[in-house]
Amino acid sequence: MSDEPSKGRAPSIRDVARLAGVSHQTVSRVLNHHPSIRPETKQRVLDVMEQVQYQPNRAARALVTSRSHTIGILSSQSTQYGPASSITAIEAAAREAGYWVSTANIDASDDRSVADGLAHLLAQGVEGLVVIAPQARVFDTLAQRSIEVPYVSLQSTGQDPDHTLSVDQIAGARLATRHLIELGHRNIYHLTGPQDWIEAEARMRGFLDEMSASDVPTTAPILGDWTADFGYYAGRELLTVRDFTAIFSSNDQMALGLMHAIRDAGLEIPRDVSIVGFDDIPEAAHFWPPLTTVRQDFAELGRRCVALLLGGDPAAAEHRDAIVPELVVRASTGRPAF
Amino acid sequence: MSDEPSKGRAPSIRDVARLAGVSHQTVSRVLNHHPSIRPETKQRVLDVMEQVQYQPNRAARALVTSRSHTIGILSSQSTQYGPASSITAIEAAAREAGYWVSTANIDASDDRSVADGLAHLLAQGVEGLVVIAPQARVFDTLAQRSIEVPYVSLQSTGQDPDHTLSVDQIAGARLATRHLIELGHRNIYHLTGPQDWIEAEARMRGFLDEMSASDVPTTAPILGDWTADFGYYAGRELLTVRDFTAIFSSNDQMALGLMHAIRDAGLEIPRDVSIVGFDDIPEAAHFWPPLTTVRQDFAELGRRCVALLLGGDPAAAEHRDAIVPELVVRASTGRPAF
DNA sequence: GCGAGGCGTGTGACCGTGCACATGCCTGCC
DNA sequence: GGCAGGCATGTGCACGGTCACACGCCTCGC
Repeated sequence: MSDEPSKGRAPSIRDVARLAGVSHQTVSRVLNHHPSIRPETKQRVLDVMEQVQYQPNRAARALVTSRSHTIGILSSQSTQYGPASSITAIEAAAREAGYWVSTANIDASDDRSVADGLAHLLAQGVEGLVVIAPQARVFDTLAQRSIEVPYVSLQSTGQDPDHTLSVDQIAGARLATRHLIELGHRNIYHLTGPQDWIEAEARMRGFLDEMSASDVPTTAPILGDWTADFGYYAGRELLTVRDFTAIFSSNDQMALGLMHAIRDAGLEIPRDVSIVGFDDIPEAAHFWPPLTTVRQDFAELGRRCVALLLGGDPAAAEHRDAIVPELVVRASTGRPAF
Repeated sequence: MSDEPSKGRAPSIRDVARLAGVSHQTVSRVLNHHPSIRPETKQRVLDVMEQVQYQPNRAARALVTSRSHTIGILSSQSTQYGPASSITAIEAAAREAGYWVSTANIDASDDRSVADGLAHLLAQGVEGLVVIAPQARVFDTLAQRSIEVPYVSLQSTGQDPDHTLSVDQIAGARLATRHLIELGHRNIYHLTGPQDWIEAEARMRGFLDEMSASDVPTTAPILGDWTADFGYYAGRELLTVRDFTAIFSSNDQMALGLMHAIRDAGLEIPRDVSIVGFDDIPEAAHFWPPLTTVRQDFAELGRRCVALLLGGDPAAAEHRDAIVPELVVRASTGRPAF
């Protein structure tokens, strides 16, 4: 009567095999959808599995196949909308493909933290790595450790194209800049992200490219740090000069801070100053005034990322193209006053 | 001279043992900091490990110890600031404790998605589970599956206190409401989160408690969905009535949308309407006007969460107390005009 | 002087799964 | 009729660790 010894451990394929009256190998074959199994045998095994609530042991499987079925995400700034959206999409796509996702959040300004996070993920035996910490220094660390697993870096246009997937930052920045120029602005400042962010640099390049293509003289970009706080601070500094009619901020948060500072100074947007952001976070439409910005499809980025990592090479080529961002014109931009 | 066979596989403890001239068990002891090892033996083993770049195989260890050293996070809305901050903190604390973190993002409004995500994590053999999807229905699903592993739910005040860790939402909501009442407001609306969010309900209860404690008549709360878009929509609807002088929004995003709608109607904040939010997202200080809101320490929540999950029971008691939120008064609230 | 006990180390089994190979049976072809 | 070949299934080992136990040596106490 004692069908099931159940010595405290979860049932294994051998337990299932015994109860189903087959060998453990047959159970294994059922699990792996081997073609040569008689339907009735298969059904018997499946019934027993259901009955004893059999769960394959991931560790055992990983041990024998040397495959962890895990993707690692090395991410900084994962509280921000962009990275968070991509992570969500990556996780969903990976799960659908039967993969697990393990994350390591790092402080990208600290080499030690980067190395630790990376070591942590590699120690786990991840089969693929997604890096969402597009700082140049992270790449140096990656290069040093001569990564054995395939990896993709998100949002790092221009660096090592084999391992990069990104929204075309340069094109996006040019869209934003052209929009301002077409409105008639000639004195345009650019507020960049942190200096070592590849993404920030690409947006800056796009800005500069478009400015020079249109023969508009440029001023030196201002180095920011992505935060609304910095945008506010930078805005206050800029307003002591006031030799501009528009500012292109390389993300929406800094644009928010900028607008705050501009209003504090008694100026109106866009009458006195036009502002363009970047990212189109969900709140941007409700800023005051609603922000003109560049939309990036972060979720699509995440999905392609997994496809690239797990898929065969043929699919890769198709997914490798940079995603084209889109300008969303709202109320924070207009023609310059005079 | 061929020190190292290196048959394609990574070196195992047996490889290390051979090169160090000891048994594999001695290597294992070095790995596990067993006290009875002669320092010179230990050093020899460590040297070889360094030399061959030995990495313990996690799967093998997990197999024999039946311990995955992994914590699972089941999360919805993980693109939002609050959950994302907690996740980051959880990951950091877990990593420090030698644990890995695996995430599953779910659509909490879809029972199937919840069950899938949960099954995914459990199939991995997680040793602890953090649920950051504080909808009542998620708890039903959890209860149905009779979870074997310890789990903690974030932000779900009042539900099953043994498995809950949260910022005291009721206290926070009372702070916000009292602030408005003390300013002289008597006609106050409350914009809640989605109906089945426990968090939203707690904030609503805090609002109602404080209103009745102060003998202020209340109107029925308006059911929202956390988004700025909804806040805007709700604001427009509310303004057709205009029988209020203040609104307490149960998060910052909806407050942003509200302010957008109010300004669109030609009203001024806080002269015509006072607004209070909840969360204190980093952008709130730069809204127009800067938002009065209730600050929650999400990171602390994440840290305590891991302590509770991994730590022994003694520590648990101390960490179990709800974290007390803090009112941050900025410029979106003032005395009513009337 | 001898037994107890601790220290440092080694031996072999075992965890749950997949793989290589073996086996028996049935079918079909020359 | 004999043999090739495919199907359905079984046997034993390997994966890389840990655990239980054993062993030899040395120290210490009576």
